[in-house]
Amino acid sequence: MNLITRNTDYAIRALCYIVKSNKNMVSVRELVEGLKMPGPFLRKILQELSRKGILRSYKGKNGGFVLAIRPEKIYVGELIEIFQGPIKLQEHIFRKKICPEIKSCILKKKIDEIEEYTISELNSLSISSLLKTGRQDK
Amino acid sequence: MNLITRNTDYAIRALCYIVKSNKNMVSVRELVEGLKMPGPFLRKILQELSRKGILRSYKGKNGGFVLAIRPEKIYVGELIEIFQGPIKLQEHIFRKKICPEIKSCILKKKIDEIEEYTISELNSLSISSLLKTGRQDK
DNA sequence: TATAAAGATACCATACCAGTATCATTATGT
DNA sequence: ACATAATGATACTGGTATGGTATCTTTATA
Ligand code: FES
Ligand code: FES
Repeated sequence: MNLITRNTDYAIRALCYIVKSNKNMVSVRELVEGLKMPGPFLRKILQELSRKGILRSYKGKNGGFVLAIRPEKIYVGELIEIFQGPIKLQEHIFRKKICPEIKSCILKKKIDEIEEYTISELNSLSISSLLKTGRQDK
Repeated sequence: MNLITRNTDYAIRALCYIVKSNKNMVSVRELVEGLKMPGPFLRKILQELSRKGILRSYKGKNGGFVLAIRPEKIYVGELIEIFQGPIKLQEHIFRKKICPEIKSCILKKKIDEIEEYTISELNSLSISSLLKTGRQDK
């Protein structure tokens, strides 16, 4: 099980890199070299962050990406939502069909409780706090 | 995302049914009728519970399954482990490859924290407590 | 005006999930 | 004895999501 998928993970790491770089423009090329990620995939990810207003992009030679909002205002929960949709520990969907017993499901209460805790933790975890407390050194 | 997959879910519901039935033997046939689950799939699930010592099975005519241990001693966390392996919110595995940066991953601390809470909640949630507090009525 | 960047989209391989399908074994009722 | 009704074991399968590629277009700069 992966609460965080690869694209979200790459997004987080790329954002951290951009913050730490202290440059006013970072290109995909530079990120690929610094973070060893597959270029085209990372590009798709950054484009999405651009569409969602997390990054601001500049086309053309010497172009690249810049943070559009401050890192204290970018939350991991938000990034997960962008790439994976609303955070849910249990979708109650199997094979495209929703559980018919969801109204009487005896598991739902406890799962909802865990889910609520999880969401609140992720929604209060910002990129800047990751950089402060994290083991970002190699 | 599904913290609980369909086989685990069916297993839990079947166990609850067996407890509530108060019979000393329940067959797959009866469970299928009572719970509207696909027969062969449920059979595979109950066989696994048998192998793992949760149920005791009896072959032959009038055969079926009986609880092998008391419902207070059967925990949801344990059932998840049986059908899905060790509970993890983040496997750090994508495409069969483990994250190379796991040693320096800035996300790991927080995820581990959420994971620990989740596991402890699931490991203390028994079948009997589900039956007591749950909305098991239709 | 060549170049180097991002934007947009279509495509693809693999793994996993939720099952089926079969055949073998074992106990029971008549 | 033997048909029947149950579980045991295991192989197979279709659909979907994930983690990517591959291409082509657009835009800015030196
Ligand atoms: S797990 Fe979906 S209704 Fe219980
Ligand atoms: S998510 Fe796996 S190492 Fe960070």
